[in-house]
Amino acid sequence: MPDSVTDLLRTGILTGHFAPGERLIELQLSEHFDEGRAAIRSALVELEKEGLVQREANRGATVRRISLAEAIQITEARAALEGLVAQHAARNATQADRAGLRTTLAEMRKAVAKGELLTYSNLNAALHERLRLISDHAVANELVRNLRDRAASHQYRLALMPGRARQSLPQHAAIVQAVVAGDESAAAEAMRAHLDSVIAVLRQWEALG
Amino acid sequence: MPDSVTDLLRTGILTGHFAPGERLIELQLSEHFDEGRAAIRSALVELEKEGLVQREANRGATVRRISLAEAIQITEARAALEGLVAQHAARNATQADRAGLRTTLAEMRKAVAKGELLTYSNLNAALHERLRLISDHAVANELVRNLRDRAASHQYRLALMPGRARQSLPQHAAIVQAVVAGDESAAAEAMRAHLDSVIAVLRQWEALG
DNA sequence: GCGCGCAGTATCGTTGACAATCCGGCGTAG
DNA sequence: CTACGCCGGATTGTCAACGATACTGCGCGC
Repeated sequence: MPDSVTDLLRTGILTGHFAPGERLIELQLSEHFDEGRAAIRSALVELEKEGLVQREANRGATVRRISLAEAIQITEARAALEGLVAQHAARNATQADRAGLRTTLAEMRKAVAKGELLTYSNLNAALHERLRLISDHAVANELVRNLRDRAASHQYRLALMPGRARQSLPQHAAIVQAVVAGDESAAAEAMRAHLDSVIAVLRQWEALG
Repeated sequence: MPDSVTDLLRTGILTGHFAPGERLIELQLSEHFDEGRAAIRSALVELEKEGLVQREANRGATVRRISLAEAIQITEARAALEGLVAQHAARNATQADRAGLRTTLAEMRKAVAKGELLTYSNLNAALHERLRLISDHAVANELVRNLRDRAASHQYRLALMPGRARQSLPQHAAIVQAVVAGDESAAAEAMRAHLDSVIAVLRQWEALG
């Protein structure tokens, strides 16, 4: 079974329960999660590999701060890999998959029309998740999941940005259309374009300081 | 300092000193490397995250076997990410970088002409490495390094394939040309094409059984 | 007043021992 | 002869204590 301690700590970091820069002290966490120090240690090693935690020899671990510049790099890598995912999704999608994608897209349209940002954000995540499932590309999926986690804090700001949903909806539509049509290169291209627009926003923020 | 034990074990696996499927017993490794069991344990956790080691609860660790199918997925992911690397290299390359790339390419030509396979293979690695350095893309670099390690055993067979060097030389030339010209999309495309040809070979092997 | 060294404390890193778990072999019953 | 259960060895997982290291604040000399 997957290390539950690692998962607990990870979600703790992703939900902001442990803030960026916060020190992660083994003994404290050990009490907090009611687990041995060894388990905590192991979790910290794992999360360091995932890029969520920073560890320095004899100086302990902290929640890693992700700069905007790094978030851009992460999203660039995600764009490349999710392009691959979309490509494979276009290759593998069954009829049922296609129908599912279309209904998800329809729901997204509705959410935008009603101005339900949170619903849209969830559907957004669901769409990407569905594509990853369809793609059946374990290696890319694993990497994307990790990259997504790493940039999660910055993505969060983006989802609540006014007008963002309306802007990204046609991009999602293009992705779904290409996948449904089974056009691999168009699917990859559409996905990359979508994430490039995310990067554009991040760059704007970066310029603003 | 970076965990030397992890590095030692990793190179041990990559060089074949520890064969795929071989059991990695903590106490044995502990003696072998003259390190405490805790250090070994930590290294195993890290290498599991890197995909080089497989660990099952209460059943110990083994050197992970990478199937041909997985090697293909890994190389696909590498193609996507190295495309990004090449793109950034084209963006960032200084005059000195360009000169360096050209001389490396010239040496590769010479090696092919002389039929020096090993030299070619080393130059090949050097070229990719150089591009990664120029790209200055920490996130992609880290991921590529990992993917490269994971598929190392299969890449090895490929380097020694007769006629392979002659086939890949023009691909490398195209990459260098695009990077030197500062053409980002062409560089990405050329790199992807190069790795796609690697994938094609892997698929051939897969078909052969 | 200011830099320097020094002890104190917090925390990590390591070790050794022990408990828990799994695998393989063996005996036994059917 | 086969299936089942049990036992012993091998190995991992956990724990508590100890040693090592780095930061903190304080006193001391200048």
